Amino acid sequence: MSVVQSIRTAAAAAIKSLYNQDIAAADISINVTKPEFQGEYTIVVFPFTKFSRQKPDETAQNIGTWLTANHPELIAGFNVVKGFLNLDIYPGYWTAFLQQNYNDKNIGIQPSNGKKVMVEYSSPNTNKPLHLGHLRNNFLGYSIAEILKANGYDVVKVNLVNDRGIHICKSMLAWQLFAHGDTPETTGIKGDHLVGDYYVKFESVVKEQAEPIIDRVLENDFQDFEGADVEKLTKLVTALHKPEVKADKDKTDKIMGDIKEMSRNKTEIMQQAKIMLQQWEAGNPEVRHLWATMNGWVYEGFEKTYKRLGIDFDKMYYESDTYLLGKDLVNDGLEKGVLFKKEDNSVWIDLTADGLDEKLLLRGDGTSVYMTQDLGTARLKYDDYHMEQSIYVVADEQNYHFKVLQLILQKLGEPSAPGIFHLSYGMVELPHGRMKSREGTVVDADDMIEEMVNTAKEATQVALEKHTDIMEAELQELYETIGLGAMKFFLLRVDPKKRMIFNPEESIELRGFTGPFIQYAHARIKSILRETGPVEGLENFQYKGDLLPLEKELIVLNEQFPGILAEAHREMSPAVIANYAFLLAQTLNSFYAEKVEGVYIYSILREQNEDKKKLRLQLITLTANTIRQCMKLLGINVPERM
RNA sequence: GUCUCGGUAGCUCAGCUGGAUAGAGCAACUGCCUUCUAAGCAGUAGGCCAUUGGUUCGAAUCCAAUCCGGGACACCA
Repeated sequence: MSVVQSIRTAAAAAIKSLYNQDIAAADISINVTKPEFQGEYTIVVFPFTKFSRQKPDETAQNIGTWLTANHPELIAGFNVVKGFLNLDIYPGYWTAFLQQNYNDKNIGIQPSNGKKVMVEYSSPNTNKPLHLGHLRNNFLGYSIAEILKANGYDVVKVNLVNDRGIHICKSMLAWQLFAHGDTPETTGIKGDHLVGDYYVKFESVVKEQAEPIIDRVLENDFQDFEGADVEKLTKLVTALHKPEVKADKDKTDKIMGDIKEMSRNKTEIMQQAKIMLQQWEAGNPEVRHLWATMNGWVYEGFEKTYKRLGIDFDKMYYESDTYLLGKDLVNDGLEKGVLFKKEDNSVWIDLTADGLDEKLLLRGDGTSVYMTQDLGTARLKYDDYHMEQSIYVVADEQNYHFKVLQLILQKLGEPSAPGIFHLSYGMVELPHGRMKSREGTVVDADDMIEEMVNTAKEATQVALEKHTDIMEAELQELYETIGLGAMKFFLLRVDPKKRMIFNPEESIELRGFTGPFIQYAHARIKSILRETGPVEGLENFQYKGDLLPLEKELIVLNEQFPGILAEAHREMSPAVIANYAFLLAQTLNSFYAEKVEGVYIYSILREQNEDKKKLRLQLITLTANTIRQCMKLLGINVPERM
């Protein structure tokens, strides 16, 4: 049981004994004592005055006295400041904790609870390489999976690859038209980038071909369109000339956007892409072959990137296998009367009673939409694993989609419905705004990794002039460890729910609130431990004297780790771990460097008192283990030296 | 228009299940390498916690309204 839990239980007993009042231990408010006061934890006694019928100070005094008298193994002393009861924890509590846990390589890890959870993340499209946004998704998904495992869950990591659809056909078509048979082998270009290059090529051709169409539209010449489109365009162009629209840039942009979109759809190359998609759906062997080949290139590329990032999956799902699923569910829903048909044969669900809209589930021609497919995939996943919870790591622009998805599953009576959880994260933006592929402001994942590793390399080479005991073979690995550590930490340290601004200069920073800062603290400890080597009798040693402030502070922090781990799960936020790890490393660094009158007072190698030395060795070993564990939960390695 | 998320130091973020004088990092300025690794440490400066009202012994935190910003509301995925 954690200290805080013990205090709560004891305090509840105190209140029962003193005031004959039943209070749930969980309802007792406990804070970490502010540094300016004496003590480690503080009970807030204001809420108790209602039934104590005493002044806050008096109540605090009474509870403090009771606790020291009845739980001397926990509470050694106390002081009261206003309504705050500051507690001194019995030092033996800390040293016993230290002795029992310092060498636990699996510190904080909870035993299995037998519950299964699925985490779906990454889920890339196969028409272009991974970018910065994917990195946040990948790191988040991986880290959440690790956090769940550490909390005792049996985790299945899955990747649902969007390997079919119009976007892939665009790359395929452009490749057919312009590549002259180029392959990753002949060009030396990484497969996902090669395919992405042709996607970009496709878009530039569309833009070129759309220009004359747009020009004609703006001159009221609608020869490229027919039927309802002509009416719609007439309205749009008319609106464009209205003075109130001209004055409003947003409205103008929106109308121009619509016109552009309609024109782009009428370009010859876009029409060809649509035909190719139909051929794909019809199973045309030539198209399917090209599709398989180009997807193969992309997977090779992704594989390299995933491997370098240290990210993996237990199961791959492909949309080409799942996109037809869900129709059975829809039919069942119709029979149950949960869904309804409109005159054109399209199938809908009415969610207006839940404050939402009507949602289409099957088109009039019987083909499915995104939602239908997700319904089917939810069933498929559940049939495969029977997990209690299914977490989708998906950006917050899809909040509405997932809300609707869960609601429909619920109405269909699907067993997966209660477990659907959308781990919604904010978009990564650049200082100037959102990344836009059409404006070429997308930050490529591979480029970014390369840059981070190079930055780490330069910094390491400068730092290495001090001590050169690192082998050449170890160096490349070290650069990767530091570079990736910096990048992962940078993207994980912010609360997932919040959108974050990605400042390229700050992201390559290796000082301050960064991954390398924490890695450095770990390396420093390891350096000392290498120096001392194994110490006889450390396992059974429990320190008996008084603890100095930073010794105590470090133990207190380490003891909080299991609670932090639980909180990270509750909040579904690796940022909780990142912030804690930073605080721990920061405290370790203060401990390491604290100097009084020119003397390092927490020195280990120079400590003359053998007991003090052993205490500190236990302490830094524990801290190294906790740091390593935290970083592992974030998917970050820690070096032995740097 | 409706729904939804956010607004804390110059910048990037913690703190939000109500608790003590609101914290980090970066940037600025002072010190500290004869040291177990200076990727570090110690310090100075920087705040009407968007605004207004409410609940409370107590509000950055809860409630309401307003202002500003993001996102969603497709027979796209």
